[in-house]
Amino acid sequence: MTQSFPADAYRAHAAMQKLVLNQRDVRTAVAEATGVSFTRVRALRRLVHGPLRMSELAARLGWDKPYTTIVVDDLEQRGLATRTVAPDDRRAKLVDLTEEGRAVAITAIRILSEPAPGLARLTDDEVAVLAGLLEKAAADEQG
Amino acid sequence: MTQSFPADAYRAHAAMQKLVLNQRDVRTAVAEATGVSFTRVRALRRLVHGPLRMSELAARLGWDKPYTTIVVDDLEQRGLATRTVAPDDRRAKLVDLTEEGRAVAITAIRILSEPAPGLARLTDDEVAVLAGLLEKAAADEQG
DNA sequence: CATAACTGTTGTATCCGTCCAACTATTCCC
DNA sequence: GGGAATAGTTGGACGGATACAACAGTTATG
Repeated sequence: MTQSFPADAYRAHAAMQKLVLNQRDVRTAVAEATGVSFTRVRALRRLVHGPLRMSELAARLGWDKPYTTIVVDDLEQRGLATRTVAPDDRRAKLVDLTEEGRAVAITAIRILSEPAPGLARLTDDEVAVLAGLLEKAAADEQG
Repeated sequence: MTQSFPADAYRAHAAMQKLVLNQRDVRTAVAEATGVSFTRVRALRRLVHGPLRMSELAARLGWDKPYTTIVVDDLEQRGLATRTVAPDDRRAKLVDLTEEGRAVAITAIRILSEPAPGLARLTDDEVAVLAGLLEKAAADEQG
């Protein structure tokens, strides 16, 4: 499993870490900007394309069901999400975002996708090359 | 502060996030491999180049002093660090790594610097270009 | 010397993120 | 219909990461 990388790969990786991690803890930034903890924001982001059942939400986030209940309870209390009984199965609940929840999700997504400031040091052509290479490397990696 | 980036910068940033963040939470990986929580590992890494005073350690890690005391207490109990009175000021304490502490720090550093697997999808030449561009972008960014 | 300034520690409190076991309501299937 | 499977909830527990206030010992300074 330990494949050997050329030294450049280590250099590249270190530089990426600086660029990505150094938005001084993105999680904290998102939490501060939204007033919602990063974990809750993860849930909001998953819901941004439409409602999900509790169990689906749990599965996609890698949480167990009780924890998902806690998180959704909290989102509901904050007015960011709603829970309704699924029309086709009364055991299941559909979790959906409120308008405000959607707004928070979008704010978070915007912050998270903001490029690292250091990229401004490159020319447009360089950025284009960089994007191409990185996308080749990141293909299939789950986001 | 919001500079406008070309679309490629967003693509590049997204790809970097996938590559860097997707080592399935590096923090968890490090914690599992070392048996020490990621926060404690941060302290160990700061000490790898020599002893520091409590206050310096606190400042560099952005912690308050009481919290630093707690962390160093723990490291000491685990046999990873030692605390000695500073020779020039008996109020101050110097925190230093034990052999084992150093070993844990090095393990952590090794894991953290391991390139993302996706980089194996690039040729050596591509990796070289990538490293060059990323280092230009990351220059001055603090690690 | 006396007081102020500094270093670290103790004690207390608070979120947050998670897990597990047990329970209720509902649906599925023989 | 009745037991088995499924969805979600409740309750309890725990570790981790921090913060703040108050205190003790040491040094610096007028």
